Amino acid sequence: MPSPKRDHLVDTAAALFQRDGFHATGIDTILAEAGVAKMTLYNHFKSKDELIVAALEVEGARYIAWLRGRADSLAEEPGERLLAIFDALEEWFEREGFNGCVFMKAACEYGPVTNPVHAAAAAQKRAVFDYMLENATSARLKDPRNLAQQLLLLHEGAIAVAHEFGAPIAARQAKRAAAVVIEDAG
Amino acid sequence: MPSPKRDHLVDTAAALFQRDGFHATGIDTILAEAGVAKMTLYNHFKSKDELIVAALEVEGARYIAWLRGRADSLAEEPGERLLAIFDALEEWFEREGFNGCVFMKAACEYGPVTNPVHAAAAAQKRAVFDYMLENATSARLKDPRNLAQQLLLLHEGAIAVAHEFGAPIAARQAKRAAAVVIEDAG
DNA sequence: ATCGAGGTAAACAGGTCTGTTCACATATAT
DNA sequence: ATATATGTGAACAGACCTGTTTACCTCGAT
Repeated sequence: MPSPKRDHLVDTAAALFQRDGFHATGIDTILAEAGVAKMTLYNHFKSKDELIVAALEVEGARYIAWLRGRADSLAEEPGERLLAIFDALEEWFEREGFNGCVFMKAACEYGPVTNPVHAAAAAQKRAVFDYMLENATSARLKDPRNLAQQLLLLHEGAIAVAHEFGAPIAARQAKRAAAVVIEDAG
Repeated sequence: MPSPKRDHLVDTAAALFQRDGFHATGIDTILAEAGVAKMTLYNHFKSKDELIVAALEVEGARYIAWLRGRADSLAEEPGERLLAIFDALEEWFEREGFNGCVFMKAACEYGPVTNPVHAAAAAQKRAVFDYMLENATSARLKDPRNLAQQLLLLHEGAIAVAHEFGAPIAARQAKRAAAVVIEDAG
């Protein structure tokens, strides 16, 4: 059931999970920040985990829309767009308060691949892969599937390193590696 | 102060953190598993966070020793060793019960780069970088620093993707990308 | 033989956590 | 005007968390 309160709750939760992680963010904190009653939460969701999954889904949609939007506006050709992805990443890393990737955090905190939270995080990464595959195919590059998988590795690696070391420059290094890999598939 | 009890405690903690994460692993669980009294913990460490840092340090030493050992035994030439790193990763990912990287989990759960736990995790990643740089330099490859950074991206990306999707094959994809990037620096 | 270091066991304190209960408010659509 | 759905507020239960206190044990070195 859609509802403005529900949406606001999910948005607030997504922001706090992003900033502080999942186990470290209590329900009461989210409710206070959102200005919503506890029973409203438990009317819309069976548990905190369900709220987490919902938050990951909307945040996932937001991220992929942002990534496509940035890359598509930075470059016209699909081959160029594959590279533009890493320019978009750099913009993200440079933003004040960059604190890592909420989907990576979800996969880390909910380790087992069978866990619904982990699965929701993986689904978002798959959407990134799909966007890469789309462009690799349009660009008529060799073995687009393999290329997209390698670019996904660089995407994840850039996020991890940028966060671990507080080093936004990881995006540019990933872009250089991506250029070499794409060239190889040309 | 070294002590067998202390060592056993740290080892047990490292294993449980690795498996279940940090916030999700309570002190009592660790103590029960290790068969050690709570006061022994608090005699050796001021807090849980200090225990976490100690666990990351010993686990970090263990990981880097294992990685060097595997890569050095799989290949003689430094250039080959850079590639062998990814063969070692594949062995790791294929092990039953592979559940992601405890250092990545630490960086994720303790987001702020200034956090001591985060810093301990980053230090371990730097040791991996150092090993890569060492080999890139010995192999007289172009811009070894840059190359090592790109290989670190692939290392992190492979771990992240392998865990997110339960896909050990990420190691082989990373190896292929690494080959291209190394070739480019040849 | 005695002293001190390291370890043990168990209870305790004080928080925080998720999730529930229940009585009440509001607003919209019929 | 009244029924239905949605939200509120506050208290509560019960579990779990980190860290402390206290009394006791054991064993090796002096």
